[in-house]
Amino acid sequence: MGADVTGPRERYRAQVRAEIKQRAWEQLATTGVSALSLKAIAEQLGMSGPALYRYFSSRDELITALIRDAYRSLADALRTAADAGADVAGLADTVRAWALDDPQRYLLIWGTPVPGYHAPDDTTAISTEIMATIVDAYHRRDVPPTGRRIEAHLDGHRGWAVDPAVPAATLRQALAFWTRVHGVLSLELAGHFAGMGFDPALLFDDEIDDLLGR
Amino acid sequence: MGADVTGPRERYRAQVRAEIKQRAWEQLATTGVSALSLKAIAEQLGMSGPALYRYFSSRDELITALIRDAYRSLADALRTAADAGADVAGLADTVRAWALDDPQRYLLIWGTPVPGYHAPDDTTAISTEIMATIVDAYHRRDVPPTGRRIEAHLDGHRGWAVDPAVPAATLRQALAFWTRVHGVLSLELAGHFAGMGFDPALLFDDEIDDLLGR
DNA sequence: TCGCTCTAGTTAGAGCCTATAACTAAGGTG
DNA sequence: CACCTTAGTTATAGGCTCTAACTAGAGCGA
Repeated sequence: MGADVTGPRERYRAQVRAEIKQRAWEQLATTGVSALSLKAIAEQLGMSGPALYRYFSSRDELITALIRDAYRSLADALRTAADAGADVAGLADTVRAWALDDPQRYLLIWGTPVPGYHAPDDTTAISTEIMATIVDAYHRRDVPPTGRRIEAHLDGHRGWAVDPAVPAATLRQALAFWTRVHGVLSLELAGHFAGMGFDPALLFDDEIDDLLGR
Repeated sequence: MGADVTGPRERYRAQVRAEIKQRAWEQLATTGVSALSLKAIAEQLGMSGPALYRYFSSRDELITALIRDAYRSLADALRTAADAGADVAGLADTVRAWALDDPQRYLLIWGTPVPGYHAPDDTTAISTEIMATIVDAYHRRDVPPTGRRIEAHLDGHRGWAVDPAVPAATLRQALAFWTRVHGVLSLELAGHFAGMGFDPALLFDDEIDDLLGR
């Protein structure tokens, strides 16, 4: 069922769109999103400028597609790791490996946003899925309540938690996981540790250890 | 001494440069750095495009000046707070207030960098000064060693620490301060908590509490 | 197989930007 | 008071995104 009977037109279209995105990722990795040039991509594909607009109606739409794919890729990586039995520390390593694999891809979704840009609903849905994977991993650990102020607050503001049975203490841990992982990774990827001499991997591991009460 | 005997030419020049930066900050706050337009600034000042190049030789040089000023502003804010007796928690609040006061200013220095852009030496010097202020605040708390793996590592890689008498345990705490504060703040400023419903301020405070062993 | 239609590509160009070159005019300086 | 330095000008090159108008060919139904 639903075996979308794509004619050759549709098939070709999808292929060219994929090729455009491929080139876009290559450019992104070296120049960053701000210097992403549709014209340059078109020329690399042997077509001239405006032809690309048949496939993406604007630069923003291409970037949105890239953002969507990046979210999807991270969500899949985490889901795969979790299904393979990864615990919280394993998920942290998964995120780090995913980030180092393509720093600009990480920064594209978690870095500085363009003011005024509003992410489409489906990307925020994937973002929720990512958080759910992390929450699940903590839920399996059975986090005890601590009576911290934020736990009471989160009990009243848990709209983002998919599973209503998850205790607030677990939600707090998931948030801390997210912010700490991002804190180390984003500074590392942005090069702020360069020249300081220490190994960011050790700092990352140390933060994760702390997060797990080790 | 050294009362630079600026003639009227120099004085006027400095004033115009300041006015350009002022307009640049206004633009930055609304459009972000990627959309910063020299031409638009020039027109706001009633001069036409190329005139601005008398004051900043390129867009990059203007942005570099803004980055320098932003680092300076944050370093001063922290120094002032520390001199007024602020402890680690107080410094954290100072950073947060500074960030919320102008989110784009925070993201300009701590957000996604342009690949290939290399910060001039004096800004990294200010960055070191910022870290020194944080390290000092922890040093006053007398952090006990924990025997964690990263402490041994930091003992061998402490080039960035200004004061050689500071123990590695303190350096580790300062790094954790930096990454955790940045982790929460950057996600908050980037709008990733929007729509989740909870109050980022409580999460921030909770992370700081945790950092202080509370 | 034929012919229609749809669409992927083209070039031309508007309008934005950064940046340089050549020139003008006015102010500071000796 | 004359000179010269410099802040500003316009013109222009060259980059970008994106629209408009057109062309040619590939897919589709009869």
